[in-house]
Amino acid sequence: MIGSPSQGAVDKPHVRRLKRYGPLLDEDVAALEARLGRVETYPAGKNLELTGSPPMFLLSGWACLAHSLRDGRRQILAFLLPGDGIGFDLLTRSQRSVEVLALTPLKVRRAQAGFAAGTERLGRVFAGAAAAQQGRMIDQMVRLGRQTALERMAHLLLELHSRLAEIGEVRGETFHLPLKQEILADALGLSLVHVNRTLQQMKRDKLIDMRGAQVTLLDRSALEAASDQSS
Amino acid sequence: MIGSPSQGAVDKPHVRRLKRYGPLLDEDVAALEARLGRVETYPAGKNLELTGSPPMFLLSGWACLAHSLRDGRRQILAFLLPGDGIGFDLLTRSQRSVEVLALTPLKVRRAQAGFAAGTERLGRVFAGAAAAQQGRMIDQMVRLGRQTALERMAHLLLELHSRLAEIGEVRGETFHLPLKQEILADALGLSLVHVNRTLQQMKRDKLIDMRGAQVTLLDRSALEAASDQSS
DNA sequence: CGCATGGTTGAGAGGTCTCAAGAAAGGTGG
DNA sequence: CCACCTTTCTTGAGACCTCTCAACCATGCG
Repeated sequence: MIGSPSQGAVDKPHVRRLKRYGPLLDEDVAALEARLGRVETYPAGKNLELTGSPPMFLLSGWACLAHSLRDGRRQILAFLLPGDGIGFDLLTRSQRSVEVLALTPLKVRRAQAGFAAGTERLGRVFAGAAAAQQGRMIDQMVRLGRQTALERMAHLLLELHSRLAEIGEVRGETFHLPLKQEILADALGLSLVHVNRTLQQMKRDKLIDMRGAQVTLLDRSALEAASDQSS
Repeated sequence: MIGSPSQGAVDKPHVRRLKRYGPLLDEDVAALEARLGRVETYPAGKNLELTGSPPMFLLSGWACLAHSLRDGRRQILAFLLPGDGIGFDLLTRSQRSVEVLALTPLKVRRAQAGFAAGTERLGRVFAGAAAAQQGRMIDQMVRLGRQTALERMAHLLLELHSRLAEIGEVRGETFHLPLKQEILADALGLSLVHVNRTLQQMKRDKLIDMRGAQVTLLDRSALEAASDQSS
């Protein structure tokens, strides 16, 4: 439908995502592509190495950043979706013991060692992407610190829907959520059991529908009211 | 004692803090100073404007970044201590409704409009400071999502002691904590009442001592064991 | 002295957790 | 195509951590 002669019918997910944060000309896209290596794949459950390795773009699949405590408790800090950069900003390459975990099979493209943005427009767009990532971390802190289980879940589902919509991975209010309840629990600071009960309740209350990994937001206004956040 | 001929006996707090993240020559310090305006002061409780205004250094006093929900719940995202930059990184100037709140009377120095790091060494040091800030945000997420009240408090007190030690504001294990329990509550995702009880218990257990706003870490190894975080 | 602010304490409610057991779903080999 | 095993989800019951409400105490200040 929307003709985009130079890049084929649809941009690749990382390009599509980056364009949310500012205009990119074909030359910018070309400069970026030239700096990226070939596609690598990882299986679900794989722990990606970040320290010392160049940054990369996530082409397909879901990953997360997580920090584990000695006794096994784990906190997921952020979800990484197709199109997201990994290791470009300070967050994802901080020296701390932050793991990058593949939640589904992944396709990534590593950048060259010594990667730099290249063009000025690319730099601005990268900064925008990093700022967006930071904003999501703020949302996460508010969820964890000041919201109830139902509010946290509602807010996270809305965030994921919105991010997936940016890369064309929603159908209306429906999207694929490839996360075990254990993962949701570690992201939301809840127990697995309580995540389950919270989802049950949201289904009973007709806020959402879940068939397998397909989630549908049935009552967006109620979800938004629940998730508050005033942002 | 330690002679530092070019800058007087002791560096200003922001210089001292920045030097934690890499070497700075006198010319770097001079370049930085040249870009900073004169000292401004704000009273405790004042809500500082960030949007659209240039970044600044906090010379003295404590501030915090916070996000409020519509119903009045508030989450404090980070504490800002003397020597910290405000608005240099993406975090502190994100477009979101993040407030900067003076917790004590403040002295700050604004940077010029269009501020840039200036020298390469300064740029590296600024990046290091931003990374440190991000690391603290990760700690905060882990606290909020996966730690108990006592663990959160222990971890925060250790963080504050360590940061204050960097700028010479500790005497051994003792430091000045100018925070109301209400503020601690909003930082730790707890109720004011529970913060009080948690502090009482830590005093009973001889983990800490508090006389007024003076806090002493009595049992560092127990505090570290409690705060876990394995980082 | 009286008020305002911040800290302390008690009691009961409620949200979330842990433990435990089953049910459902998905993959694999025969 | 089925039996079986593993993984994931679901549900119940009781414990526990933290919350809310409410009162009271301590301190500082005009």
